[in-house]
Amino acid sequence: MVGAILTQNTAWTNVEKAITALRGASLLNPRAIDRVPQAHLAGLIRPAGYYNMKAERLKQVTRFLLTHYGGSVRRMCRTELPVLRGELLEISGVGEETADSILLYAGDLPIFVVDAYTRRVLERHGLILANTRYGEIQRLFMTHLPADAALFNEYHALLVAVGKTYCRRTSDCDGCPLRYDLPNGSPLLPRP
DNA sequence: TGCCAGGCCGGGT
DNA sequence: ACCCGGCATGGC
Repeated sequence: MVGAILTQNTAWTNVEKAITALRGASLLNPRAIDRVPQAHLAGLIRPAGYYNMKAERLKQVTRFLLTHYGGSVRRMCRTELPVLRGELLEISGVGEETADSILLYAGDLPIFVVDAYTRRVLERHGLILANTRYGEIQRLFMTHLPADAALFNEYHALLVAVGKTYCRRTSDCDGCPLRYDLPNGSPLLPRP
């Protein structure tokens, strides 16, 4: 859950530094995060960027977990998925991607995470338009795959891996192993 | 040296 | 319902 907050618009390598600092300070549990002064928390997660906002958000998520589920992720994940998703989205600092990341990666619940890489890769292949909504992209995966957390986890990891290598900027398409040309008139192509 | 990274919020149209 | 500025460090 900490990782889901810290990685917001931030490279994971920077998140790792912050998490290492938190672990070193024995702050990777809800009680400790709840107790520690927000300014001190901010200092520790400095490498992850946006450290003041993220310290606030870690406090918010921690407070939610403590007050609603006694600080137990296990207990939290017994709640029905759509209900829990709604609860997470109520937290200030938790949007759709962060909520779904928590559900999938922390909770092992079958929900597909849509991020910038997912969007870019699909867009490059003409499978979605630039303004396609989060929920619509998510449905695209979830209506065509079995609801399996391990599968969603792996699928998303592969999209990120391919995206990092071949789909960062427009010119990075060169050499992409997934590259292909859609036939003229394909319904998958964006309309001119 | 500048540009950008696995978002989200709040205020303005 | 969209659009935008702000938030911030580290790596290439």
